[in-house]
Amino acid sequence: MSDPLKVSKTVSTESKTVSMLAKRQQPYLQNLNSEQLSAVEETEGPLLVLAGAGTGKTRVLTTRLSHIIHTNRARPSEVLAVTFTNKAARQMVERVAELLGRPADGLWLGTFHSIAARILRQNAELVGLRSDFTILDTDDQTRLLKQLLKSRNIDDKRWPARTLCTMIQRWKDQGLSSNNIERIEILDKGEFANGEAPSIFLDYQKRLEILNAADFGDLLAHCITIFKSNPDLLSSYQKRFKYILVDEYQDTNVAQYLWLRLLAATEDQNICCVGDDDQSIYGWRGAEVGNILRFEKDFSGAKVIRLERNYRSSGNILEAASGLIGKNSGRLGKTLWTKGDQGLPISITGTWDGEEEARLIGNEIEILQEEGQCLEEIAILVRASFQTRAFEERFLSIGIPYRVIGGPRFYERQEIRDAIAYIRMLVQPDDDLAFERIINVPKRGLGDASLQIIHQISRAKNISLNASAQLLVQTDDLSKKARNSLAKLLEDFNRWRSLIKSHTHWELLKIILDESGYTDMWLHDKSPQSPGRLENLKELVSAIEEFEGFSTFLEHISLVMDNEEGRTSQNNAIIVANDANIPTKMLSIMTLNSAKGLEFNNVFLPGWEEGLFPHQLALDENGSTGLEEERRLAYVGLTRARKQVQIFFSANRRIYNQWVSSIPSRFIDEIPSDNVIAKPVNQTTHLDNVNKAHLNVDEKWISPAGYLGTKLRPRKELNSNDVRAEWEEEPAKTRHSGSKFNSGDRVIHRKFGLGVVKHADGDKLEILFDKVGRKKVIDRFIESE
DNA sequence: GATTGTCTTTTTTTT
DNA sequence: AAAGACAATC
Repeated sequence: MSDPLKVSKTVSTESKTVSMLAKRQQPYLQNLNSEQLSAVEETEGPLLVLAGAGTGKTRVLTTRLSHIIHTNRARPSEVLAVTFTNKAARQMVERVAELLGRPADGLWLGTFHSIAARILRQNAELVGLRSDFTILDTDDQTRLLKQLLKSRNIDDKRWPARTLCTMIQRWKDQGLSSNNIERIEILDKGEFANGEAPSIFLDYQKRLEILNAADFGDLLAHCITIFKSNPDLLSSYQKRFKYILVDEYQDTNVAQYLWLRLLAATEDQNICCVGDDDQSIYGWRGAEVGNILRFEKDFSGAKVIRLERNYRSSGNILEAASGLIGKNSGRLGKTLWTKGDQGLPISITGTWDGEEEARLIGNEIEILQEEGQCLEEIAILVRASFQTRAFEERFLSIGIPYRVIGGPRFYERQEIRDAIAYIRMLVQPDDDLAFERIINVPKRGLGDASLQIIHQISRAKNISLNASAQLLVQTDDLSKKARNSLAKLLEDFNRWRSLIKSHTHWELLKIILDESGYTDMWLHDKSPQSPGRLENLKELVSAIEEFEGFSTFLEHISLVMDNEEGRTSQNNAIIVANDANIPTKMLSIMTLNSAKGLEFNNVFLPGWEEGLFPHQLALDENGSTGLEEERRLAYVGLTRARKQVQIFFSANRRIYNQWVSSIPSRFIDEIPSDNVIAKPVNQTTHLDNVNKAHLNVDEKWISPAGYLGTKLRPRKELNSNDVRAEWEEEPAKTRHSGSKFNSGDRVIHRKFGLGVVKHADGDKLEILFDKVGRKKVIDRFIESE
């Protein structure tokens, strides 16, 4: 991208006065349409930008931010910009730097949580914490709550800690901290542990304070408390943030809303919120669509600008999405339009089971590739993450490189969490949760009995577990064996702490992992995952080099929850640091939720079945509100695509090892029929699947609107023939010597077992497996026998 | 205190 | 199917 802002060192004075002049002189404004332009230039006073999908929201936001800085309305450090994801934040930083032609250092740009954490660290003592407080994740929280339940003799099977954890989180989302306990008591309907939940909540907060820890919700909750009880401090922040920008406003919860209102409660109220009520998909996390619907009332004199021209999707896609979302009530209402082509209709395909669905989508993707479509431009968006598995298996076997975005996270892995617990113990000896986690990992003969004693002392004297351990090694309360072992561990930690000055943090981490016996533990572990775990530990050691020190690292992992590269088919180890670049172009697989804000040429939407999408739980728990949110999710899915959307549903699916049959999603019928083309199931029959594919499809799968079996696809007829032809022809093609394997080689594949190479073409192999028959496989997954 | 085997359960979305 | 919880056993 060129550098539109390079123009001007002299411009800034004039540009404030005349917009037309500014427009001419500031080329970065030139490619905006008139609504976008006014959204950028209306810098003063409260502004709500209602930006439909694909209307250039991000662009407006980044340009606006650059504009404010470029015209010297504020310095970077006087601008607060909040996003929901770290990815969005990162992109914004990049694009602003691009527009300005230099990095905008000092910007307060980040997620609600990371900014709140920053503010809280500066003022932690006002809520009884030290500035080096730990940020707990859900796992820590649940463990803690479990302990509290236990101490009250509450059966944690009947009332699981996880449930309580979400309840507490929910309260915090609603802006209720432990100071509002009366209101919580009213809210709590006593359904958890006979109404003990609020009082456990109080205990929990007390524990957090002792632990010098804050959970996710506290980051905001504490900030709000601080702001409310320290007007001077609040006003210093208010003065500092001359301009506030908020992305994805429709997803703010009450706590975030209160936080923003406090910060924006100045005379000028220079707050600009960008959002789309139709894309509110985080209600389950406490998001209130009401916030966006109420904006004009909340901020007096607010202006509203609508962005309705869509630059992304084809006419068919846009109409389909609009038709669908039109079934929702209580919208602000927008009419998206485009000058683009009508494009391809949305195709709908029914399949027999999840495997067939994956197979057909795999075929479609191969066709797209042949047509020259880049894998990077294709995405599969699923409702629930278990759906990714079928695709992974399929793509592994046919050799399509993919990445699962937002899959299991690096830092959530057991070995990583253990390693992190060691670090936490190192820098924060009083971190009880870390202490508990690693005291007997690897095994040191310090089991439950010893731990109980340590607990007793710590409770009796109101000191941390570490402190209580320090006392216990002086006494005879522990068995001799346990005592020695504990003493050794404590000494080890002291020694490691003494090394902090003389060693780099990554060297030290390695030393700790080795000397503690943690590495050995996995070396001697015979389970198939242990090599991967060791690999991950190595990854962690090298990732930590990227950070200044342990504390920066800890902050990073507790706040930067997304691992941006995702889990890939190329590489099982996951990268924490931001600058890893993965060479190959890859297909993306992710949940609909995490797809928000992204766009692709081709989008596959599998699993459109009643019960899965809309999800049964959403319907059960929240009735029609739940349904509407699911519908918005569908809307988000559709509008991710530029060129083509292909929807799939399956008659049967295996869930928890049980076959479940379902009917097509109601959403399928809610898409206007003009924009849809249905693919009769029996035409989709694929060679792998000949025998079972068309069992009683016809009667069963015709949707109420009669989509199935009524229309044919205009584009390439379903490719089973093409695929077959290609399959049969391939052996005739010239074979390249570049291949690591030759025909006749005996090989092993980690999923399919033993087989014989039939053909080799570069890294693509065709193998006849002893157990599963012929498969196309990429050589990366193959080893010689 | 550790190990082994049996029984149970499984939340959709995530900062 | 897989992971976790729990009990029985070494």
